[in-house]
Amino acid sequence: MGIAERKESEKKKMRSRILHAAMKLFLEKGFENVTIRRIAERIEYSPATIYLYFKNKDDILYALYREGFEELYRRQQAILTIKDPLKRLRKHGEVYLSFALDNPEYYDLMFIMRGPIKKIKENEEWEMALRSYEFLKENIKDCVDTSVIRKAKMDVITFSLWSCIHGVASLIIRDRCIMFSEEQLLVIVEAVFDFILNSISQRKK
Amino acid sequence: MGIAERKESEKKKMRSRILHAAMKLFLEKGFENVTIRRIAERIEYSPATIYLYFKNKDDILYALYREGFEELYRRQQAILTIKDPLKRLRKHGEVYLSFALDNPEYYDLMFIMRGPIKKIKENEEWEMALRSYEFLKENIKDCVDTSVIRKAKMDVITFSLWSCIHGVASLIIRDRCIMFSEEQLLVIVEAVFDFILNSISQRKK
Amino acid sequence: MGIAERKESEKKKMRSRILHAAMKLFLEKGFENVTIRRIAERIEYSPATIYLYFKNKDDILYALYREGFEELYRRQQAILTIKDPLKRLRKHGEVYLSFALDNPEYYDLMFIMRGPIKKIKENEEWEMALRSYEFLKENIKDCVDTSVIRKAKMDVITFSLWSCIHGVASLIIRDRCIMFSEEQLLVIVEAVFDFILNSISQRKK
Amino acid sequence: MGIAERKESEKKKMRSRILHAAMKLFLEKGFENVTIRRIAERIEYSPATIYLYFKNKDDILYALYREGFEELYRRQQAILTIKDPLKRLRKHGEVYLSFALDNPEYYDLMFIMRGPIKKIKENEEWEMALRSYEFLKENIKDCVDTSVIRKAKMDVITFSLWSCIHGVASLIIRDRCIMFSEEQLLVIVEAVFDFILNSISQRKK
DNA sequence: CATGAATGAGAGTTCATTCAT
DNA sequence: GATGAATGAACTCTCATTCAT
Repeated sequence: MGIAERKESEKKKMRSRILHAAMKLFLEKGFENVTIRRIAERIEYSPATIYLYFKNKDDILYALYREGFEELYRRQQAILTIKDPLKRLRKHGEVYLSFALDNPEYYDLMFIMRGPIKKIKENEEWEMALRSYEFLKENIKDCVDTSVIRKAKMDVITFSLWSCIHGVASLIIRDRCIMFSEEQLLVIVEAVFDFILNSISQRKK
Repeated sequence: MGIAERKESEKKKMRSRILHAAMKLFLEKGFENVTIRRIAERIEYSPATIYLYFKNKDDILYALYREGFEELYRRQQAILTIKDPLKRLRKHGEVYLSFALDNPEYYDLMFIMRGPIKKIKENEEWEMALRSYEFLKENIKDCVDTSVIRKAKMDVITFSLWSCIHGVASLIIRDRCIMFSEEQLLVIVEAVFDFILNSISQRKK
Repeated sequence: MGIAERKESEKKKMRSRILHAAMKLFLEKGFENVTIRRIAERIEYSPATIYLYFKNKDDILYALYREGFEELYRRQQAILTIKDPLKRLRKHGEVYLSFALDNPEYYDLMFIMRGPIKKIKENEEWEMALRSYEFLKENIKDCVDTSVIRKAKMDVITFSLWSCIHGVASLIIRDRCIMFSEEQLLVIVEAVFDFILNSISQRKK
Repeated sequence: MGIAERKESEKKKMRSRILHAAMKLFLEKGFENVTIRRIAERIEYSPATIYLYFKNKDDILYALYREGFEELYRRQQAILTIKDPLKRLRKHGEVYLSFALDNPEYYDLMFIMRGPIKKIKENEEWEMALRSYEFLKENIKDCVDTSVIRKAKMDVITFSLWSCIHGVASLIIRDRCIMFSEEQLLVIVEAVFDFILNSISQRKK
């Protein structure tokens, strides 16, 4: 029993080592640099070994994709402690962006990269992405219900805010914010939050 | 001189033929299917010939990148005929999004893809991107100056709006709007425009 | 001793399970899809276990090869009940061809495939093939002795008839009878038997 | 013009060098030893070069397959000078067997190997095999028409004789004639010809 | 007895790029 | 100016086999 357990855990550890190596490669040079050979090199195993833990390359990407959404959702949950809907919404945005900037490779895989999406679409594995989207919508609903933000169709507001913050995240991750220095960027991002939330908010004014 | 000129112009023609072929491949088969050989096949020259007109593959991508920004800027100019700053801003957004959706491959190259950016950063070739950014900022400035939209630092508003619309464009282009059908999407995008502009607008309601 | 015996018999059982699985794979997916891993999967053991019972893959093929000859010989024996030598010879041919077409993979291994033969030649393990050949020769000898078929050197007649029927079998098994439909083929094969036996027969017509 | 011609001929030479190397590999170790890499090694070029002359590995096999049938047909034609139908038939057999034994790799590819047949079947490229078969049938028809051999349906006689000689060829090529030494074999094969032809012949007697 | 883990070797194929002509 | 010929380096993936446990 103890043995079986240890074996199990070692298997998991190895899988996660592979995933970790794959992620680092992503980070360093982007998608096309993630090759089975290079992953193998990184973890100092042979390429064939990888196939003991993953069916193929897509399988690795897909595992990372899932991991990413798990982590995002975990972080999203953290906001539930906040009672005030608008504050909660703001925190939601902060949490989302932190996730993106803390894990740019994951975010890239989840919301930017082309490759993996095809497979996922074929398998119709959308629940994870939808779960996060619905969670955001729920939060926004609370804001609308309590009249703290401007009224509009739920999906319109949700998609607006998601687009806005995804825009920020993806412009940063894909290095398109060349008009700002890194320090400036942080300040501006903060200010963007304020600007958008103030704009849609209806409180006092 | 007549000879030199003709040579020059022929060189240009050939370069543009290559770029055209490359872009068509992009559109038809996506990034990873744009290979030097395939471009050569399209224009009915040998692969080696390509190298007489472009240093390497990145060079081709970079030229397309520039072309993309030329076209975007050209489209942006079209809004100058509109006098009302807010209407002009709205049109600006529409023009930007149309460009993205009409030319998803260009847009991808310009604002999403990783590959080309490296070279561009090395060469510090930012003017084209900046020009478009500044043009947007100018438009927004008119709105702020005439008090039609909420006040804030120029870069904050500019980056906010750019992020928002880039978010919409890139989520669509990279196929992440799985929660909506294609028809729904069009309606929602329109509504997003309204929602955002109404939110930041200060005109008497 | 009882223990030793049981061990022995269990060893045999396992070997035969492996062989059985290997043969089924042969049948289902053809030679190149018989892999150690797949055999192991079938019997629900690990690949490494196979090597406790067989030295290597060739060893498995060789065992199947032997099994094939056992079965062929068993079938050949069945004709001994027939008294009339010519009828017996005809039955012999039918039995041989039935074996080939009922067990194309065995037949392939025994008389067509290249792989296993090398090992067998090295080990000079010919008795099984020879036994069947001699059995046929004996049958033919009866025909010659009783003057029911044309005289010639025993090995000449034997090799002639063997070649002829092996030709039929191997052309069918390796899919070279494209000039006939499957139904036609059955009829023609029957007619070939008649034609050849009538030709070599000397019985008053 | 001279240049274009030379280029053309050099291209052909290279193709034939590749085919030749492939054939030798076949001969030495059988089908599974023919790999692109090994062919490349043999001709002292890089693997990638092979792909300049052949689309893929199947293409090489298919070219060899065609070459084989061309050569066989060429040899078959040589018998047309013989007037006497029975002598011509005998020569036909000799020519067929010589082809098989002079070019065992070709023969193997054409009439024994499994791999290439699939592709050929898909493309329904049977004409070449049929042409040779029909040629034999024509020869046999002459024998039947002139009553020099026993009557039977044309396809039955043709398939009988083809099977018989293919049996001989394939048993030799695939090394199943272990009961005879090499010298014995030659004598016996000759005698098999006599035996079969005498059997089906109706002349005098 | 059984196996999980590992691997070296190798498969077919594609690519951007170079260079002599 | 144009190219045919060539290649090194890389890709994903599979296989038979070994060995410590």
